[in-house]
Amino acid sequence: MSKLNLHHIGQLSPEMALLGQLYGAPAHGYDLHRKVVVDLGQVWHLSQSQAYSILKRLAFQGEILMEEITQEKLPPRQLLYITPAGRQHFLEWLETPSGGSTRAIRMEFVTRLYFIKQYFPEKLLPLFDLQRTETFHHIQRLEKACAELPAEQVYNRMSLGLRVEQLRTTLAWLDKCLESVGS
Amino acid sequence: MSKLNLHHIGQLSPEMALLGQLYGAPAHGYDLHRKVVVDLGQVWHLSQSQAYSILKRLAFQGEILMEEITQEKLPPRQLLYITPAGRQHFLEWLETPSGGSTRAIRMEFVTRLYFIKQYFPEKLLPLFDLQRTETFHHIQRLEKACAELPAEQVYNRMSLGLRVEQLRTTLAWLDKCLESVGS
DNA sequence: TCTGATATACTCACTCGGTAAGTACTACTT
DNA sequence: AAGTAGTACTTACCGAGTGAGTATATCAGA
Repeated sequence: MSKLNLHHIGQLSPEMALLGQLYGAPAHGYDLHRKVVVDLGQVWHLSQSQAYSILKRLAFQGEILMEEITQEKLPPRQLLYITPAGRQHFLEWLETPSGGSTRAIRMEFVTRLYFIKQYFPEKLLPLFDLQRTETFHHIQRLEKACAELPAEQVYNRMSLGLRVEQLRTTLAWLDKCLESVGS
Repeated sequence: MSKLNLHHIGQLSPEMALLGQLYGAPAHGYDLHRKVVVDLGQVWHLSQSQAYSILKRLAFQGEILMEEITQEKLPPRQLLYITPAGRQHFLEWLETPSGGSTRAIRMEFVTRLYFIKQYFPEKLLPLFDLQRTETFHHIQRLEKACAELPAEQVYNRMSLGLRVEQLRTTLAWLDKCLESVGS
């Protein structure tokens, strides 16, 4: 049985969308959430409490630092900084291929694109190249799986068939993106 | 903000894939899981324990009945029957449109198709018609959302753009499916 | 005949993401 | 003076999914 199970989808998380914002400048959890909602709201659907819980995890993993700013009579606010470990993690993630599934591309790839355009515009072309070959290979893998399917498995074949078509569409879409983001 | 959040994806559950098998004949949990893995393994990735937990929920909701067959010296086995309530729920679900997202189509729609072909082959055409109009409307909704997006939201536009393309691909795929399943 | 792999059938403990709702204070408005 | 919107963060809870465990049957090969 393939390792691609429903749970894997959940691993697509807006974690890096938050961490990446801190790569630019320190901020409050509140601001990070706002920024992600505005800039990438159609990419990640991120509730406020979810954002805070992710940030807490990042802090626990040592990727961000929470500086507690106590104010008299006001509840303490937290200013968040990215740590060197966080920086490294973010940069590594930026270089990581976004995997084959359409969802991953719509979410992870677009997010990478968003940050690379901001921080490392010279790396735009390599990013697209990588994604193109990745996607292409994934198409081939799925086609192989489809070919190996016993003839009677009509519905499994349909499902795989759709995924292949989707990926082809994605390839074409990638080219359009490159244009619209300007090489 | 749209109600389509990550959690919603989880609501796509192989529940009906299991219940629908019982519509045909009573069986053991074990058999149901086997059948789903073989026939729809590329559609749902269903672990055994997950299957049992879904079945337990269905029993709790009164949609299936568990008849405990105690055997001397052997651990009790459970034969599962669908109840009238379960029958009704399944039939209602069969008529429900599969929603707009590509995932939903690949999973829910294909599953409906699988059962309708088995139990009500005369309803194949209406099923496809419904899905086509559903998908079409969803495309229009997304295009509207895209048009209303402020000009500067490049990445949100990309994301929506891809979803639209995917849905167009899906429309074409639907026609191919109808052919391959035989009208 | 003993052994060990494989299939059948089911259970349990745990993790983790996600949500809804609440808290508490500020700042603008009417 | 009161209402409402914005800022910033916390908490309790739910349910899906995983992985590992239990117990028995069966059958092939040494």
